[in-house]
Amino acid sequence: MSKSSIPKGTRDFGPKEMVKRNYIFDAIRFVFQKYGYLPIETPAMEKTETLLGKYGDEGDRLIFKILKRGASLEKDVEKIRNGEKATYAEEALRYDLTVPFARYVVQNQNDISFPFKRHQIQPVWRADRPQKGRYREFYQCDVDVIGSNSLLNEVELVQIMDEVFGKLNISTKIKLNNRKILAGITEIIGESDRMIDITVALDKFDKVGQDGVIKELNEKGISSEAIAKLGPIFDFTGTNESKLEKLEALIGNTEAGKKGIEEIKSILEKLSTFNFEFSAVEIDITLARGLNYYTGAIFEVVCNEFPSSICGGGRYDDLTGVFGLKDVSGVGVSFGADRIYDVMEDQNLFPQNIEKTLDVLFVNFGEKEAGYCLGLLAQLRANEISSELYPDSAKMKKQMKYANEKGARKVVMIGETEMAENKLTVKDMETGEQSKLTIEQLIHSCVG
RNA sequence: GUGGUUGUAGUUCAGCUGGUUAGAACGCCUGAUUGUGGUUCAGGAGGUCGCCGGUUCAAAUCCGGUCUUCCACCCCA
Repeated sequence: MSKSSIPKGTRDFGPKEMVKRNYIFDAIRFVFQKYGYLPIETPAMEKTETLLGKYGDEGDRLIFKILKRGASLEKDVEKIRNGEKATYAEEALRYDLTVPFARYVVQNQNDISFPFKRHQIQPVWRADRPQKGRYREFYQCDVDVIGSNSLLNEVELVQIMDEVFGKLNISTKIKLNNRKILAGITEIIGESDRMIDITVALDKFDKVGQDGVIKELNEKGISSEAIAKLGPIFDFTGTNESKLEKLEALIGNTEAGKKGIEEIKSILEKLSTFNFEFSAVEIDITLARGLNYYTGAIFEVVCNEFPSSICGGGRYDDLTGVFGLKDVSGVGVSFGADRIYDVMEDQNLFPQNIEKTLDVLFVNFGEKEAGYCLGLLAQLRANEISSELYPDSAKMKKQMKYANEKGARKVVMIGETEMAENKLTVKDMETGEQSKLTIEQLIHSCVG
């Protein structure tokens, strides 16, 4: 057992994992860029005040805070004993990418032309207890557009979600809801000011069922009359169209509800002109999402047999407001790369040969032979063929084994005979077949 | 933050109610094969039993603490 270790909920990634992780990042980044979203990065840490109060009480608790230089827990404890205020950590690790993005937008508003479409792929940290699909350090891949109220943005985000998961071959369900619908629901049951409590409880419907939700609402002090009026909500099956009809009847006469229904309708209408091969887009009126800053559409992507969502997001009308920039609405979603990785690992969705990153390995037979290989190696690399020469003239068996474990597709052997003939002995590691080729033939066989 | 769970060779695990030199499989190394891997055969190396403390003549085994793993709740990518 090694004595050294890494913090709870964090992981090292070896070459085998990184190849797969990069496969995911590449696919996501490719789609983001194709839709015109530009990359940005922000610091791992933000000022604590930037982060606090944006994610609700629970979120605040989960933010990793960094103690001020010179400050210590002991000193804080001492201060509290003396009746003074504790020294707050001035900095904290970012909890997500959306709030830092809002801060970035406000801070750089003069240099940004709106609407601003950005993507951002960086780690975030949460002081959570690890469990399945849950880490304390994990990557989010965000796409957001800020400075546009158009629902075309929502439509585009759904396309992006479908395209990413299509590329990765993950079959998913994209759940769609709208905070305005939730507002409409709380309005008709007469509990408008309890929206967060109600929606958080409602969000658990999938997991705990109707009784569980009612129990939680009771515990939170929602009146029985109000809960009784929620009845129709628990029976919301059928097609998107029929759900919309039911909603119309239920909350169509509230201002917020009406608006929410219109928005969802408009999004679905535009989406209906596209084919969705991998994802089903489905209205789910119990979808709430915990983050407080959402105001319109909300999204969540789930996939079978995985306990938590692998992507989520929504529209926030005034996130920049708290940083001093009013009336700028944004919408975006975040892909959870680590969960996507877990899903793909569970369901065996990574391509077969993903770990075979080396095309050609040259066996090293000695100084003279190795020197002869260098020129050939350069030619392969000039043709974008990944290749290497074994650095030591070790035993053939050791070199072959190295090639095998590294997943090399071909092994090239050049000894005295080959040098004299000006040919290469090429062994195909998959079939075991061996043939004598010229360098041109080898290049051709690798590229083709 | 609450509740539960795990920790023995590089890895996955076995080790009965505490009792001598702690085992297996796979992996690793060496050789059969001095220009051939993935198959076969023969041999070999490798463990302060997570860490600290306690009970005992005696602890991998019992007890306490601590760290870690995994799982559920809360919440979330």
